[in-house]
Amino acid sequence: MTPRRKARLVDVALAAGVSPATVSRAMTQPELLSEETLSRVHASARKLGYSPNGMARALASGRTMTIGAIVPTLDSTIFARVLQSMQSTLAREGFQLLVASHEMNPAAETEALRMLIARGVDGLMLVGAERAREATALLRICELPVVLTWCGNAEFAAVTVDNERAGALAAEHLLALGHRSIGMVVGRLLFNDRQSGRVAGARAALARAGLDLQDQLVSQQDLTLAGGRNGCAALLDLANPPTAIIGGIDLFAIGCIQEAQSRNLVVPEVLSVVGIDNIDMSAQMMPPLTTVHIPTAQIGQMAATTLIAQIQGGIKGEQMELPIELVVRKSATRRL
Amino acid sequence: MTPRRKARLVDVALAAGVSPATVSRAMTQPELLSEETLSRVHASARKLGYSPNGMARALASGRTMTIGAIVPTLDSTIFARVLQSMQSTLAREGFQLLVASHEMNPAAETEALRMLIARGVDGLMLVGAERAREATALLRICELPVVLTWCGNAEFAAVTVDNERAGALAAEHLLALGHRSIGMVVGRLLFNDRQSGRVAGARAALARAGLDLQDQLVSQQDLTLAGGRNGCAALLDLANPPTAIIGGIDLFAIGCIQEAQSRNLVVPEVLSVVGIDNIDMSAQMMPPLTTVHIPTAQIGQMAATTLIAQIQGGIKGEQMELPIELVVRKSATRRL
DNA sequence: GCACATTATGAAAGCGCTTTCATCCAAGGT
DNA sequence: ACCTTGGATGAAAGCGCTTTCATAATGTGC
Repeated sequence: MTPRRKARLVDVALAAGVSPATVSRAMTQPELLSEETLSRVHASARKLGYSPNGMARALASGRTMTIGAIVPTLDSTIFARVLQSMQSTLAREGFQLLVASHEMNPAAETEALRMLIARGVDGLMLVGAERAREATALLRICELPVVLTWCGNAEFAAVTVDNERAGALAAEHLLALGHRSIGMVVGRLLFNDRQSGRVAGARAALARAGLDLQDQLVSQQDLTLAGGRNGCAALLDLANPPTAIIGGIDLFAIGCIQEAQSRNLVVPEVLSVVGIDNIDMSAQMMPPLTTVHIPTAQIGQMAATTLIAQIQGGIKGEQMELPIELVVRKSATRRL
Repeated sequence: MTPRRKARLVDVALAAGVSPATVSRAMTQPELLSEETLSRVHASARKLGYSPNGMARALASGRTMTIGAIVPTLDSTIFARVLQSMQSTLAREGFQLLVASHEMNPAAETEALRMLIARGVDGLMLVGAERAREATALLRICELPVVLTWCGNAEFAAVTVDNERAGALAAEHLLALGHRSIGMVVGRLLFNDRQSGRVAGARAALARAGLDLQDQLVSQQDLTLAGGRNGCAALLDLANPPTAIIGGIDLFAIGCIQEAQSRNLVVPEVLSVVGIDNIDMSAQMMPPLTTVHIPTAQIGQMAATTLIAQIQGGIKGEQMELPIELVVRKSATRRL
């Protein structure tokens, strides 16, 4: 007689001389049992090497202890960090993170969403408020706790940051330094409300100063370092190149600095650069990057906390906006 | 009469006038049904907005279509990228990625492993071959398809890279340039066989040249950019500072360059630096970083492929070593 | 026209757990 | 002594799907 492939709950029950219900309770609500029974069950469980079957548990209870997160891409410091901090916060409460990425494709996001819901996640974290109509419909129908990040809307809980303000902060800093010709290198604006917001904020700030952010001064690029360099190159090659550039993400700003330096243009004297995000690398650059700090890790942590509260407390998730601030370093200076 | 919270398989069956078994087959093995029945089922399913319950499916079939991955940390270009490429490869076959991170803590890894197994993943991806005895025992017992990455061992399938050789390649390059005093900045060696291997390889290469890699020339740091700077600082502050430094990861090498530059030491003339990984940033540095290319994205892709083959083909996973190569750029030069 | 594949479908037994409801018993309250 | 209360446990009904196994219907070769 082979010792069954895997011990099940009934095996433990049999071994301990109690009913399956009791074993189940021992696992999830030990306070309901007498100490004596409890320890007997634990002993048998240990002896049999019992470990509960998550799927059966999920099916019977309707809870998977799993949170689904859909980010634009994993291959980005920003999202990696936010997931990292979510993950560690969730782990503390026994939740696991199921991640998916959509690579800036709304249809892929919708598909991922559908899969996560079918898999029975207990909650969802999404980036941004903008998405396919169908995806929003799914969110409404599934009635799962949801938290949007970076950008939100009134319908769902959200942990956001004022992207307009971030753009404005960057622009205002440059304006204060006397710059009048300011360019931006940003991600593709389609299906990316974070970047759109930052551009809008910068544009508004310029408008307040009586300036116009012309479209040709806004270069849309892939969210890579090379994108930053390309964008910078494009702006510098203009007939009237800007004297300062705002990177929609720090990575772009860093790319701009590198491109400028490779053209022997001194940053910040000849070209001032400001980023938005404040990633690790930014402080270490030569020159160190002036940027707008976005509390990325905190976004992840709060997103996780909010989700847990919604799941366990049954309370409606709230809107929460995290503060951002300009971090002045050395990559932007007074216009010569 | 409320229209049931959520359509189930039996609802579709009823609506289509067929048995539940038929609906089930329509979802998973359509080739078994007549076209007519199939379309009738599909119609009803669409009308009811039916979407199968993943947990029930998993419980009944024993397959979750989910792969678990445990990485040291998500907050690293390297692992983020490997997960990204795994994720997209897996998605093509309908698998999802469940990620966990252990933050360089063997106990945390074991715990994550336990959870993933309990959750019923269909396969596991782990980093490195070194882990808690208990974790290895779990892997053996669960009999799940497993793939190790970066470093492997004979027991499990693996997609590896020759870390010793990577270290050797970096060291040999510097030796060939005439350097005789070479330092290293590496991650904590405990529970990190990738870094250990790279140090061992470099040490062996130096030994072959009749040189000794003294422990004081190997600075262990946290895997951050700041770690790289600190390590560099520590080495440069030595009584006899090295003329060249190998970064155990590119991030360290970049940190070294930044630290050197902030001390007005010209790289590569005064200090040569070589990295290992070849991350995006490396090519964009000033000077561009000479490094050993590790095919990160490919590791992820192969890991996913191997896992899928094990799961679907039932074949035993194989060992596979991906080629690496030195990429000579401008951060290392002949010793003055 | 008959035995025999072959194909399309259904019936029903689970998968391993949770959870409601019922039961039993000891301890109080009157 | 009798009823009530509440704590500890058990019985049993699912959770929603997959998957054998059986059956009916159709076609095939002789």
